[in-house]
Amino acid sequence: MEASVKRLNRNMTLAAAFKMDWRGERLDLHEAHTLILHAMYHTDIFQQYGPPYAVRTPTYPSASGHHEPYRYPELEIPTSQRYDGLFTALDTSQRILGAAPLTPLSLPPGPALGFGQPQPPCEAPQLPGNVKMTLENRDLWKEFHIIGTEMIITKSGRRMFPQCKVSITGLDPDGKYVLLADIVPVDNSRYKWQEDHWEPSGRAEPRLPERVYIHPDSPAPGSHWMKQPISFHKIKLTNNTLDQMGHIILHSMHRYQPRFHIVRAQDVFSRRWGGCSSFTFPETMFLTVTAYQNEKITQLKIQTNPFAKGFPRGRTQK
DNA sequence: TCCACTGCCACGTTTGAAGCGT
DNA sequence: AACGCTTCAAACGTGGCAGTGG
Repeated sequence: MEASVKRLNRNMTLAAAFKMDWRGERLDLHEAHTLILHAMYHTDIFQQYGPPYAVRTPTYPSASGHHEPYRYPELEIPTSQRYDGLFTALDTSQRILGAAPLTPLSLPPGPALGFGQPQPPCEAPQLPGNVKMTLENRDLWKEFHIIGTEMIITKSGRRMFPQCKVSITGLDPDGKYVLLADIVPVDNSRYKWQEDHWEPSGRAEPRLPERVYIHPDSPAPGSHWMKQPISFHKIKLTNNTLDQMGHIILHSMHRYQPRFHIVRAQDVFSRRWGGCSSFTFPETMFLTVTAYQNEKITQLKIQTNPFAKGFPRGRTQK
């Protein structure tokens, strides 16, 4: 992969990528997406080709709407009731609600994780402040969040539930946009389940290569993105560090936060980015597991996920 | 011994092709 | 021929559970 990225020319267009015979293998759309995103997020590999792509962790002015860590007053419950015992060891600075934007830059530095490396400011201008993103199935996410969302990760890849589903307003109906999602670690701790709550248990595993999910409709005009909610339900999570399927690779027993990015561009390979905005929703934070630890989460998943209807309540009792 | 992880299983949902009628 | 509806089987997405291995 790295060798391929090095060969990636900055002037490549989507059409060129399809035509290009890469080491004897014709790229399909997914492979091309993976490659370009790899390039965008690994500017160190890519610097020999000049200034990096504009899309990477942008700066987040607090008042511009460029990045919005949404705050929901109704979620501001007393600390003693928060998360029903989840993450009790966290200090107040780690609170989810109203927390600083969840970017690698805002995370604690740690050589093993590759945090704290200086990143040049985003070259692309911000999207207008009236570009807004809302979480569609927010109530469901909140239900899970209050208990402490767990996401199963498997070798072959597991879908997220609840799904990531968002609505967007304020885009230029005729402008073309690319929608991206990625998942970043929240902190540098590993966690373990202690009877009825999660607590930190040592340092996090070394950070894995960040993969980005590009919504398959990308690129599409603003009118397309705004006419109906956008679902990222096809995102799959895996703990297989050698995954070849393009799934998002995560460590088990770690906390993560999904992020969503809107980039104005003619295509995913375009050099000209007309602006970008990133959004996070605190209630979508989750903890990765290979088997559910909190029985309340298991029951809520069975209760709310249509695909889990084959598991009546009695069958899941431990 | 503990516990994170894996592979298989049974079950329900989703999807799409095939068949049929209008 | 085109369209819409129904049926049905295959594919897919689930959590449970027993076994494995560090």
